[in-house]
Amino acid sequence: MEKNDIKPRKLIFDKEGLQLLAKRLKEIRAEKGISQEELAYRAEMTLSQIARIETVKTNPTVSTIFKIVRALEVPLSDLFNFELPPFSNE
Amino acid sequence: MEKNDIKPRKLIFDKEGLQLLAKRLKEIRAEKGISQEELAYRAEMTLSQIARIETVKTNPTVSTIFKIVRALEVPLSDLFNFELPPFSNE
DNA sequence: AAATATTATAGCACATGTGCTATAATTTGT
DNA sequence: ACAAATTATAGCACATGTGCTATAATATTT
Repeated sequence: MEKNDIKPRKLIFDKEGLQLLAKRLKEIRAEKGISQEELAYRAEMTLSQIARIETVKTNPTVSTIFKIVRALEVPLSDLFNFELPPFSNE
Repeated sequence: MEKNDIKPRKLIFDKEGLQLLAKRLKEIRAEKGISQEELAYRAEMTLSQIARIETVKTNPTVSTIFKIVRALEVPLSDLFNFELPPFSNE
């Protein structure tokens, strides 16, 4: 009989890296002294999405990051100013 | 009668920014002299996805960018070493 | 020019990002 | 301790990212 080969596609959620991004975002936001709500407003996105990013519940898209960076009025390389860990997909 | 209010959620595809990212990726990949296929292999992702990013057909996630950056053995801030245009959602 | 390598497209399926809305939990200020 | 502000969670719906596979288009080499 034919095998039921379930081929599991591996998508990735890079928790380690996303944690560093979240940390950096919180830092910058704190420096600027603006709330998640205010940032969401300025970036024209939802508070829930900002919160999801900061609590590492989601794997944001590059466009989303671009919006945030613009709203924070900070260079892109500033938000990404951290060292990526070697990678483990746990 | 009740109105058929279609409320159009606005998602964003930041073509301008993504074009710059694509350009930077191509540049780095060229410098390193590796093909899309080789990069895909090293990053453990598909050739099609690399191509989609370089031709601005997709809005990649941060985790995807992390994989690419690791495979290119280049700092994160290097891939993002460009100036974001002010933003237009055409 | 033919062969080979590289890049671009395409379509399907599944997983997930995000908007939207509401509520809960936590922190801050009085 | 209370009130107010801020942050975190949650669930639904829809759009889309990505793997997978195949093929087409283009560029490179011989």
